Amino acid sequence: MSTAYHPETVESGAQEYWARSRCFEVGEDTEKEKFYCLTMFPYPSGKLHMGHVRVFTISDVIARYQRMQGKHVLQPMGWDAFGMPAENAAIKRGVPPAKWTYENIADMRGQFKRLGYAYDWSREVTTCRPEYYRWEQWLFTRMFKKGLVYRKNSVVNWDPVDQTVLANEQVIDGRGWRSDALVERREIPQWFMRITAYADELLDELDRMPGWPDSVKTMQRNWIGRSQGVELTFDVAGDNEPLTVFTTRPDTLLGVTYMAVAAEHPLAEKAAAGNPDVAAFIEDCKKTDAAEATMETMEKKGMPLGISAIHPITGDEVPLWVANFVLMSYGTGAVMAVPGHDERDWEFAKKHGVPIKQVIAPADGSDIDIEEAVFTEKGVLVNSGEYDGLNYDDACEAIADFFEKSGRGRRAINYRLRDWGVSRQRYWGTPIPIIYCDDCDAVPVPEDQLPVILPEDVEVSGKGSPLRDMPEFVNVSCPQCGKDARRETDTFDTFVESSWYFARYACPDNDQVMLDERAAYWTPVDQYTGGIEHAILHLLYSRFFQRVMRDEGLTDISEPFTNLLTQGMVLKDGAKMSKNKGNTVDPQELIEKFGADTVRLFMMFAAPPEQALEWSDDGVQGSFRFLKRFWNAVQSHTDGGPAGDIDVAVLNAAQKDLRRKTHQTIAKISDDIGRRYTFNTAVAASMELLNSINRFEDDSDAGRSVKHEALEAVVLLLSPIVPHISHALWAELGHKTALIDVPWPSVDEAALAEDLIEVVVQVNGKLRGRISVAVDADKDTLAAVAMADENVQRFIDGKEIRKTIVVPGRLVNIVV
RNA sequence: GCCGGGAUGGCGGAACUGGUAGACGCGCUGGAUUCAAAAUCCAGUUUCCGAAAGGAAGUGGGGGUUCGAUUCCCCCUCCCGGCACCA
Repeated sequence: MSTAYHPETVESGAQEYWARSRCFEVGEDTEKEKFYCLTMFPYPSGKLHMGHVRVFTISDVIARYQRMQGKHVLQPMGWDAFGMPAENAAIKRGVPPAKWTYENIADMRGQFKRLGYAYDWSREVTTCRPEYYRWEQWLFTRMFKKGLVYRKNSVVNWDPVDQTVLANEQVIDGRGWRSDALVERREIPQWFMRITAYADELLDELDRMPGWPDSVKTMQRNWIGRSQGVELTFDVAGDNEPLTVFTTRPDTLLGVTYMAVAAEHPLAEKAAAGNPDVAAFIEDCKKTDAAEATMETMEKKGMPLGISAIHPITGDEVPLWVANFVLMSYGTGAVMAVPGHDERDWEFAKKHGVPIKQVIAPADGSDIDIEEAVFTEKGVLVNSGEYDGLNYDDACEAIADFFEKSGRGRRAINYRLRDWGVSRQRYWGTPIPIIYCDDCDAVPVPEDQLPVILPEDVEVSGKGSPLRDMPEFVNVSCPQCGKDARRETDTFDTFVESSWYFARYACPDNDQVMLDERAAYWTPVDQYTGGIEHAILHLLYSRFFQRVMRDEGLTDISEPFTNLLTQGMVLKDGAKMSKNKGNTVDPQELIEKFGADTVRLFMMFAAPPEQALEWSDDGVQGSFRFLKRFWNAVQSHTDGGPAGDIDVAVLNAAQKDLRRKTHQTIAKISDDIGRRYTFNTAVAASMELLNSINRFEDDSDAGRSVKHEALEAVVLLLSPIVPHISHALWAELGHKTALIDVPWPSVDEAALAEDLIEVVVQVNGKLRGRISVAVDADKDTLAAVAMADENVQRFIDGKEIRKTIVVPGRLVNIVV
């Protein structure tokens, strides 16, 4: 008796079964091969968006597929619960961030369950809970003792009206988003983690990470930006402090015609004291936000300081400039400028009338005019005194030797990577476990006083952190000397929480240690899936933290994520879906209308995971239609009663064709899901198979048995993507064992065998015919049959055949 | 600006290792069913020429390598992501 497809009934039935059998709650089974499948955990914004649905479905498909391969699969879920949106909501609606966050988590957990993800909810981690963040506070104090954290001044965006520090995204066209005031760069003391201490290891290990996309590895390599060069010092006329610069082009040293320092550089500040124009210029430089993209794209401005450096080789005076494009936080905050052989220096020199000197000539001896165009290639030294005639390598060596012998410089390795600033002047984050004492300076909070608990019952105004106004939080006694002291009110960057949560899923309930032996069982993550937007920061910080935890003796693992899948954005109208742009699509409405399986299916079908997915409301309907066809096909088949076993000896041609299609599809989808992660083509292949099934009209016993096998294959092959309908249809096909415990189907090689295949015939590379030949036809036979084709004859008739290319099983190309 | 990625019918995409461009789906067109509509089913659907057979062009633009290029190389355009305080 056929029933119509009702997704709510089917899906709640499957979900109740999974919950009742607790099939996704896993312990540590050393007998089985483990598979740790993880998705970047979400920020609990309150509502699931399409980007979430996409990434969580991708991961769930992989987890369910691996389970069917017999692996012991862990797939946990948790909440990246600290962050700015909670504070913004608090400012807007007066709800404390904690309350807002916990309510959002409850809502989103419900949505996740409705989507049928195979999560072990017993391991849920919430980063704003003290039982979680106490361990990163603890690790920070350990890092403090090792010198892996330190405090220094660094630049923030200062809103002079709201008297508060702004995030880069809160600065719009150089103005504060709420006050509209011009934002200023301001230096304040902040805590840093010494990620640069691991720069070489983080860089070198990338060469041994075959499971990561090349694009991400390249981005990380470029981000770390290791470069070999020379660090050299210039004396400054009338100043005792020499100026140190780093260059990767010491061969161009004789071409230095000016030098530039950052606005925050001590020399600039010194010059400003006696020169109001310079002072005004520096003030002007500070009226910009602190983002690097802004620095790089803004107009390059500079002003001479009226101070000269002494060229270390020629002894000439070289004018010093202050420039808005030199970053204090990068390198030494000073650069030597070689306008003849550096693009940016050339443009700056042209604009400001600084002389341009050619010191490199093209290696092939050709002439260039350095006033007309910059020459940045490596070549032969000219106008460089005793170094004239040397090539790049020899010149670098000679000049580096000169500096090292004279003690004025050294060969050095420079990194673009900077230490990680983790201080945030915000309330809703992990309190940095430091106490400031007038006598003992900054003292880490002792282990027995952890965690430093963030008070949750607060009012947020948007003007500075409420923690500063809480004497019961701030006033403490110094752990070292006992005198009155003040607690740090800054909190951690939320990237700190997301840098180790993947390990904590293994042992979220341990209140004695950060990680235990269960982490040793589950880590590293076998498959990590998340947005490409995290290619650098989150993934690099996590790799860094994993090493810090390793060196603390918490784990033996160095790399946290063995295989990485970076999924593209979900776009609408060509832009990232976001509340700001008002171009969101609510998954909840679609789930209510069509069910979770339709939404999951459409997400997997619309594009391959790595590509950006342009959302379109059309097409969801098509996925729903397909599931209805799928449902009806199984129902009408089972209406005919049970089907017998297949007897391969009695199958006719059409029955063999369907069997071949079934097993070809099993092979293709196994490859698509297991190796290629191209779920879109897996869905397409299963649609093709169902189309073949629906065209196959054969009610004989043999026909029904072949059809039964084909339908079972579709159910199993689609089950990672649409697990609910598959659960129901598997039972409908007469099985007592629940689908979740059934292994992935295997290919019957014998069913794939074919007698005749089609081969394409080209003449001069253009398609002119198709021939049907035996599978094992040799090259000569193929060529002969191809020549005999009627249409091919028209194109080769009367012409000389110069060459015949035969690709067995594929094509014949006749060149005339 | 720098780093990474992308561009294929009306739309989303397929073509995996240089070998049939457009699988699969959406949309659209025509037909069946219906009192009618929805739903469903069948057929067609890159463009141009042609009644058809067939032919020509065609994978963002320009050039190159090759018997053969969506695929490899060079140059360019536009779009997306990241740029260290959005997560």
